[in-house]
Amino acid sequence: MIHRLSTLFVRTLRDDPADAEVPSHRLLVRAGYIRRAAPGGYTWLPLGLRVLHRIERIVREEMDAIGAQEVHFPALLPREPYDASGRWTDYGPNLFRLQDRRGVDYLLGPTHEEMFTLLVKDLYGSYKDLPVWLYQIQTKFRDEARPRAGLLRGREFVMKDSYSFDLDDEGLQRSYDAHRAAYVRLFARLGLDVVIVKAMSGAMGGSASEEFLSPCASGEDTFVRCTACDYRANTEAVRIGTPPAVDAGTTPPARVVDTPGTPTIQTLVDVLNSRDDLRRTTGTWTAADTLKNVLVMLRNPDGIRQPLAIGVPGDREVDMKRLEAAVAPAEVDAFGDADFAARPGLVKGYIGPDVLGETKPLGVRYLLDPRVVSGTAWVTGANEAGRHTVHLVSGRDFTADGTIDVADVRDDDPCPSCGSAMSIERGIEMGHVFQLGRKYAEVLGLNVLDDKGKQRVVTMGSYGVGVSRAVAAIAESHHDELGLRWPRSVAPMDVHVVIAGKPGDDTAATAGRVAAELSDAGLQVLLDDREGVSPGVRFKDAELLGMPMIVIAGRGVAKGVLEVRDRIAGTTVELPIGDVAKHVIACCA
RNA sequence: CGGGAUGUAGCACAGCUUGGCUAGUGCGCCUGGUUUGGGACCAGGAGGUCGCAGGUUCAAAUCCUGCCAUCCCGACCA
Repeated sequence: MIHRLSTLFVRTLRDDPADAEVPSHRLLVRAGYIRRAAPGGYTWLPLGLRVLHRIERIVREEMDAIGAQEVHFPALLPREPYDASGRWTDYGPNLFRLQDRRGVDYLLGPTHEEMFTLLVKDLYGSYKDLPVWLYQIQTKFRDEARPRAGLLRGREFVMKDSYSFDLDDEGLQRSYDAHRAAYVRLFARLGLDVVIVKAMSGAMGGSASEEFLSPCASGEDTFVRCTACDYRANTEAVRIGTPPAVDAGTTPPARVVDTPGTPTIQTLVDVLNSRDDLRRTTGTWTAADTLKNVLVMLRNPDGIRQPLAIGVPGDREVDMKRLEAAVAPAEVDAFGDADFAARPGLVKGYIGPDVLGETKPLGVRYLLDPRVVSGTAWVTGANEAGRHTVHLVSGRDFTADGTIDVADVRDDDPCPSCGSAMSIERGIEMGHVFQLGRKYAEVLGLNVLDDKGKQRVVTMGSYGVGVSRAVAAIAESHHDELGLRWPRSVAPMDVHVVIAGKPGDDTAATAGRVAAELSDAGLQVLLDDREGVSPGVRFKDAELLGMPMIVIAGRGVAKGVLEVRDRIAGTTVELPIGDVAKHVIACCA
């Protein structure tokens, strides 16, 4: 089919929109693929919608290929199922809630576990019905506190979510593996390089969980990648190993020293190094020699708050994302002045292990970073303003209630799997597969009879793909300084034909004939037939719009040739007019 | 929710400090003409609740107060 630029509903912008920061947002708006309609909500213009539809189609094909079946739920959902799962409240402020004219509660679906579970419960009751895999491509709604980066994080977005239902763990594993493999194929077809990382299953419950991340500076997820082995993990899911215990035999006895004015690690290290009586034979004191005890308040889903102390080496911070993930479903609040006031035994800036632990009078749970192994010696607070304890040895002088691995992860930290250096990178979360288990089936009563006639709770898997986000992610990884560069599999048109001659010459007629030839071969052709537009504008627009092939009918027509550019490879060739269609069709095959 | 910035035509911005004639510039759009291989030129036009509300003043885009919205950073986030 031939689509004429003179009538296509699109307007390209010469300037970048001021509110667009990341390349995909900038280019998709400039090239006329999307327009912002609401905070976190975008209108799909014809070109953008074509890309979205092509992505949806590839997702459908890959889901159908593994035997999943498509269904479609309403976006407007009743409250009851979400009450049953607890998510009417647990989902918090991110859930769009609304009421009908009678005051009955509804929500706009942020994800559909409950609805799928109830649908299967409604229709199936026997182990013979399983396994079954269902999916939908739906608009999801989440009241994001801060939508950003155009399509990358919106309040309304298109997602493919599928769910597997199995009788037992072996079945779930097969379902999981099938979806994971389908995702590998699917993202390859979309032209997205993805890294599969270990992920936290988080508040969703369940066990095995992996994310498909598209590496990109604009991404919001941080992950580690081992430079030697194949270990990859979301930073939230990284588990550092526990170093072997150390022999503390030569460490002097612990002693309390006056360190006035040292409420922070840096001031403490400076004072330690300025004191002759504390001089070390092994070099100067560093932040890594100190033990920092960080206090937070945990808020459980039932609303009860309890304090937690975390001991980490002084050169590291507690990573709040990792902490949140580690203590879920409890939430983390700051340890405020009121909390200090309620516990006079805790001296801000000088907290030490002596007063920490569930068995101590204050009853503050105390967990240590795994690096604080038995036998290691530390400088830490003495629980009095202006005083610290040196040579305090873990296991000899203090113990804790356990360990917690929530210190920040850094470039060159050792890989938990092989010990080599890891690098930290960012990525866009494109897909997430995980074994949900029986959480939803249990609370919503999804049981089937097994071959012994006994009721069995079904086990589920949940698998998501960000479809509208994929448009942005592909734009992020496929563009250059001139504009977009769509992979052939998702490009809105196969070829862009530019008329670059003078009015009255035969470039327009030639371009029209070639366009017709391409169209007859089944290609989608964008023909720039605008009048009174200079060649420079046509070239700029062709590059901005980003079709994978550009055919130019210009001054070469007089010599019987057209210019054919491959936008992806960046190459340009001149071909006899009669050979152009054959060449382009071959490239698009 | 905290910090910062910004709201003036479809887009990008100036004007605000120091209040004052009909609110400007570039791009885009319309009409006519000249152009046509890298975002052309000339002439003429259309398009504005200057974010909203209140206040100060003879007079407010400009000063004051409140609110709203957007963007960035953080917090939060299947």
